[in-house]
Amino acid sequence: MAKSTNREDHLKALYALGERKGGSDAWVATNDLAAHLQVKAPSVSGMVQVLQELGWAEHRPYHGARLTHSGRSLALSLVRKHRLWETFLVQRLGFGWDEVHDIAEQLEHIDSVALVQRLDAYLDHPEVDPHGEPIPNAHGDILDRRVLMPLSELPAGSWGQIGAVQDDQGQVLDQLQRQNLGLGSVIGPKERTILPAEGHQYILVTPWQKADARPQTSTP
Amino acid sequence: MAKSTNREDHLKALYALGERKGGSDAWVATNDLAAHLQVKAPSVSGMVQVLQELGWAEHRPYHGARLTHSGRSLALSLVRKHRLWETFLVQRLGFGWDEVHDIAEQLEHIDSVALVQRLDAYLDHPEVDPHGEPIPNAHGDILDRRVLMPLSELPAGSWGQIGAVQDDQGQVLDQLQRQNLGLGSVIGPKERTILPAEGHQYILVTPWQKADARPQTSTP
DNA sequence: TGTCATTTTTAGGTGCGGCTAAAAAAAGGC
DNA sequence: GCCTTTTTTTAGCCGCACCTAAAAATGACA
Repeated sequence: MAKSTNREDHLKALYALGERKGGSDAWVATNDLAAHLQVKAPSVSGMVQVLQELGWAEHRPYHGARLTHSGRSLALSLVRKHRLWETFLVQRLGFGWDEVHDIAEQLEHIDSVALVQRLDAYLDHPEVDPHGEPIPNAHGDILDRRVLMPLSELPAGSWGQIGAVQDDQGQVLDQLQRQNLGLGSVIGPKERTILPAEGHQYILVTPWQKADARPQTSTP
Repeated sequence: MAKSTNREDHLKALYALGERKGGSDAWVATNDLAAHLQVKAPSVSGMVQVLQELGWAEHRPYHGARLTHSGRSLALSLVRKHRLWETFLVQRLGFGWDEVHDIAEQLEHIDSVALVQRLDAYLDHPEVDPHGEPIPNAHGDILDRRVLMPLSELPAGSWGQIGAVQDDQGQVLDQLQRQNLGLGSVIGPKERTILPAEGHQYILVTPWQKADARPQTSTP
């Protein structure tokens, strides 16, 4: 009755969609989980039942599901592994930031506490992954003091600096790279029109006062 | 009808037992596969059928199974991945040589050609893994000119130098480490009596003339 | 408030990878 | 060379993770 790739995938999806919906007490719809996991709704229904029996999720029929405390903790350890592996792939093996998501998706299921510990130390305990996403520490805490908002919510006409990009949005990563934009790049009205609007919600920026605008390196 | 962890495990077992039995044309008994995979015989019967249908193995009922050319090639790429990962775990992450087998057993199933290529380069194209076993190159060729024989077959009274130790024999690795013996260590009659006889078949040595015997570093 | 569209769950089926029990083939002893 | 023991396969069953089709609950709106 232990881990399994499938259970882990559902946990992670539940966590990710819950966060996107505004935090730990948000209910996530079965359908959204199904869409995210590329699976039909009945499959999710079944797995959510299982997660509930394992004490990892709470399920209110016809309403949605959300993680319990222990479920959240497991999900965070998966996120931690995913982001550590991405960091390894980019920093040590020289992969591009748009190439690592799928590989990390496999690596995150490797089951070895010692491996994660040593990998973390080998990478010098990184705080963010190559996409700017914070890496939870061994206790599952995310220490991220940055204030980030989706580019889509940045007031028109104002500027921002890219702080993170969702790592599972290959297309967006690609578009940024093609424009020579990356973490730390400054986004103004010009850049905003260049980047397809569908991607704006996945680009997280620190809002800037217009006066702050100044030249900035922009190579990813 | 592609890869699967289970199929890959059977391929690797078939390769390993075939080698142990004397090479590519050796037939491997269903029962031996079952014992090696920690599974019952009927499960193996079923999977061997599947491997045959995939063109990866040949099966003569009540006689045994052996790999085809393409099956062997797949098995060698798994061995390659396994040994590269073990090398990474020991050389870069600082694991002990007795700790890495189970982790590599998981890592070897990660599916990414680019990852293997980059890992190989990152490790400077190693030729042997931390247990002295040769690492097949990207074409599946093993270039290993060493002449090794199991310690159990070394004539009594003569000496040898440890060239490799089977990585899945945790107990043997442990015993060697406890005696401060490792790759390159010289084994004489004294060492032989110290090491439990059951393990001798898994320790591969280069036979030495008695005159060759001289002091030698022996830390693993 | 009743009806209708949408979402979600239940019911029932498939393939995979394992199992046990029983049948069939091979191997060994006398 | 037959008979017994061992090995291997076949038969039939179970759990997991998916599916489709049908039923049930929700909620939106006239």
